[in-house]
Amino acid sequence: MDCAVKQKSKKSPKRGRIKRSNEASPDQLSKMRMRIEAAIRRIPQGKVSTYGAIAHAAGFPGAARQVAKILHRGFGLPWQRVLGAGGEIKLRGDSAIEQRLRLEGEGVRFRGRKVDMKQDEFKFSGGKK
DNA sequence: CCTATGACGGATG
DNA sequence: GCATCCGCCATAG
Repeated sequence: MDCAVKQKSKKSPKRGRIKRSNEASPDQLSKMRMRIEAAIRRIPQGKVSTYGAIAHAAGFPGAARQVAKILHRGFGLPWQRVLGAGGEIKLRGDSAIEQRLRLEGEGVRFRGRKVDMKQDEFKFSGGKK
């Protein structure tokens, strides 16, 4: 989904969201990052989760993109346990293979090119606080 | 303030 | 299953 590229042909450039200069202090922004990171770290070994699930569990429904960004940037996070919707890997060639091998090493079962979510999808207890 | 972009998700054909 | 499009949100320029 090269959404970005396709979105170029977006017919409605209207964004019902103005006023972005009123951003809060830096500590407030890092709040989201820490929340998401905490959720990711909650994932036990041998289990996986999706961007949307993590974002929702962190308290940011629809912020799946931010989860991905943080995952790519933040080190020390079990990025390999984070998959896309349906348990599909949304990574590039090398990383995708690396992630798959790593997950398999943790005991995650793969079904074709996707993960067996029915068995290895981790459910956040309580999700939000 | 606007435009472009990204390890996304979901709907539609 | 693949191709397109729309929606959502944050960051960078």
